[in-house]
Amino acid sequence: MSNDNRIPYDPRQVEMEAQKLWDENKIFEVQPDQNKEKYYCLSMFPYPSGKLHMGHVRNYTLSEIIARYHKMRGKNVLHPIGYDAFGMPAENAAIKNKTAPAKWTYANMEEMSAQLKRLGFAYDWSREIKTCQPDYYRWEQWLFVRLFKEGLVYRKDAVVNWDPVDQTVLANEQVIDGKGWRSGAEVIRKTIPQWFLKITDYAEELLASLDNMPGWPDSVKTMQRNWIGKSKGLELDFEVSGFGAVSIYTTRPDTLYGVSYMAVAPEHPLAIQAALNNESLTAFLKQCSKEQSNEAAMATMEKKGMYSGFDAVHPLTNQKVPVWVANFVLMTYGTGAVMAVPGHDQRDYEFAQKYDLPITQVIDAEGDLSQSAIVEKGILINSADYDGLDFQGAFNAMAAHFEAQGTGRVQINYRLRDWGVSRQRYWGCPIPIIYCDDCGAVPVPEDQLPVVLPEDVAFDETGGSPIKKDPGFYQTTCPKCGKEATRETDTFDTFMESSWYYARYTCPNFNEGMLSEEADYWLPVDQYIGGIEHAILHLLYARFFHKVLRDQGLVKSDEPFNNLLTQGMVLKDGAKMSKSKGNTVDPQALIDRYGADTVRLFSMFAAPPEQSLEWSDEGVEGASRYLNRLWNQIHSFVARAGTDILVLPKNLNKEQKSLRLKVHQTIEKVTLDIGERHTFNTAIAAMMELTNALQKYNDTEISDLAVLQEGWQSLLLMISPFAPHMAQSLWQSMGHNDLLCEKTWPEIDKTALVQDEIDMAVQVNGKLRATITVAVNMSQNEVEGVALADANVQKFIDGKPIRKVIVVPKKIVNVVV
RNA sequence: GCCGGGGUGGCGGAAUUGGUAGACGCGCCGGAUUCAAAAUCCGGUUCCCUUGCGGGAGUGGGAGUUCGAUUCUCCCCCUCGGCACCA
Repeated sequence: MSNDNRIPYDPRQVEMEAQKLWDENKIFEVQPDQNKEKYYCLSMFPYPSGKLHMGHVRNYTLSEIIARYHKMRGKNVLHPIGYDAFGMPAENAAIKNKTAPAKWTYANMEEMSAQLKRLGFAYDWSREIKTCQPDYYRWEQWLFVRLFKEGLVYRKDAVVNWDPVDQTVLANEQVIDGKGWRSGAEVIRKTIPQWFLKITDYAEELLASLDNMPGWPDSVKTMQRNWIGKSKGLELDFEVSGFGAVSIYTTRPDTLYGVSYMAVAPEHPLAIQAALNNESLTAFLKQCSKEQSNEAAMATMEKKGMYSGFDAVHPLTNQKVPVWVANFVLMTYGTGAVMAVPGHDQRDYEFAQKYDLPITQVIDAEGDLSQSAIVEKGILINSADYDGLDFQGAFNAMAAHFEAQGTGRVQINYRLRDWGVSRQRYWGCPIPIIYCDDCGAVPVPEDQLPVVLPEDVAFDETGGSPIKKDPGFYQTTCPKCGKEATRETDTFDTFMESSWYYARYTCPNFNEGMLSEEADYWLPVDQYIGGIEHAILHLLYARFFHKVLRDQGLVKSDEPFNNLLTQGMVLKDGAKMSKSKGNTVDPQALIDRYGADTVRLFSMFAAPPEQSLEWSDEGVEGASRYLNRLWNQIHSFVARAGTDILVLPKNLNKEQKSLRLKVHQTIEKVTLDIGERHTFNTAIAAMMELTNALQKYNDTEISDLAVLQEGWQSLLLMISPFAPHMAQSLWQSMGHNDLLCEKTWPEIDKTALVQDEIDMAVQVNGKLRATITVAVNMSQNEVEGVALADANVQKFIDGKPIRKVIVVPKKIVNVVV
């Protein structure tokens, strides 16, 4: 193997040439083709935060490999890209740099597109979407108006974080330890009217469909099921003297005799009425309003409460039950009021102990009430007529009793809440509503859409939305009566844009409607890839939108994403890489130094896609070294073998057979790893092993070269999704003039996989003592004989009686003595 | 707190259906090549004992099922993601 006259590997040159070839041939631009099987491969589109970070590179390389692989399998592959361009960081940058959010966003998109192109990703750029453009978001407004008319949209009061100094609404992320991140002022809960989408109307279908989605990871489906949180319980009215009936919701009516108090949320009407003549309760409610309202804070904060002064009547015993106001009761779940059973609910138990409320046992189950609540279900005790019933029996009997009385009913509840889509921010899609003193909230008529967001704006220090202070934007006339009216100045949650972009990619330039007929050719997405952090919100909203689009007659399928691959986070110093944490790794420096192919290869080799990846710069070197070696090996092979196509000899010798076995075993493994398992790290490892085998092979005659040529060519085909530029260049060096990415995936030759002999492990009492080589067709008895004949095996049997011999064909023999 | 992941050599990871733990790569050690270096090539590399042959231990911790457990069950610890206005 001569290494003289080596052609040096120059990634920059090789990559430029390959990209030029692809561009000239427009090979990644696709149109519907009824004669080909379609394949829609999609990565979650990026927020244009500045430059690409390693999480992006990982995500896009994943979809890239899957897209190129399926193209080589003969499918019509759609692989689009775009930007989730609205969002808060643009406003922060605007305040910091005194530029308009639009300008900053467009500059970022330009920079990131250049980086994506430099990485050689096989996108159909003609379908690029930027969600901040009116020709995209107008259809979102259009859909909202449609849903408004159908009653799927409503307005109600909801809580926001209010910064009393900056006089502005803060995102949860902008509240740090209960204080505004800019002003440092103590943030308070404030209630303002906001728009909601009735996702709860679809709760049942969103839940039920999960049973029919085999292409999604179980973990994500479980998270979504738990998030939707369907439960069956009883809604019961407790009569409160001086107030009226208060409804509670419980999934454990069997514990009703154990109720020793009730608890209502601080925002509950009873709490508000009770506070009218009660100074300390007023102070308590005020204190509660300063507590963070997010669920994690609610769950971990100190449980506090105060007696409201009201008492309810127990619906079965007619005894007085005190009503407490408690900071841990959620106004947004159930009825905002709960019955408390300290004997059988741990949170109620701790609260009762703290405030010295009675704890009684009404369920007979394992546990010690002096230590903790007994939460297991069991037989009812101390429950009068209901004693002796089990959970289901008690549930049914109680339900029948209260339904007959008209004071209770069986109720299916969901933890899922309707989707609040109003944001009091500037850089988002304007909500197409006009407020008229006479006509109320009126949707903007279709022919007046889009409501365009003015882009030339300036921010002041407080971060308040410029359009809220811009009469040119909000002053308008009522579409119904023509009177002076005011435009809605809130914008949509950016999850709105990301809930349907996958569908718009199928017809991004369609001007006559939201989606064209092309949508049903491409949809649903065959493979969706993105961060696990989106397991619930984005993926649930997108599923909801798809069902809404279906019910609007815009798509025919029920679900948007057939297969989901959730990639793990790219971590740096143990935490999610994000601009706000300042722990990002800039892939550009790596591309400049090693080339795109190395960066792509390494990002796939470092870890399996679903696992989080702790980034380290070491190891990139290894990927680069591997590609260099491949480059040198193939050039050296061509120097020896030429570029003519060599014909495999009919009769292979032992070494040739063994090499072909390796080649076809690798094709089998890589095909499985890419196509089925999505374990690209092991696919690369297998290709490296094959490279080692081909490199070590000592060729002495022309037939050797034929076997090697088959091996190298197969390897180039298999590595081309990972390192497409180098693969293209080497493909040409091997004598081909065509585009490698349009070739078909290598075929497995089953005859090459046939083996005569295999290695088996021999254990004595479960410990490895020998390995033996046996003929494939040897019987179990013969294998046992060979195993027992081994000297080291005999040494450990040591004359002891053999109790049992287990032979697992082609794997292992275990001798038990 | 609740829901869902993860924990394997010095490091990233492999072991696909309960069957040889550590593939592949990084790093490190030794050698070849070189005036020298880089690059490249060859060999070694879980830990402990042993010149070697070989032996013992070992997959976060503890228990269990099994001829056999990284893999299954139970308990615990650590860690990451999500928790509805970050995207």
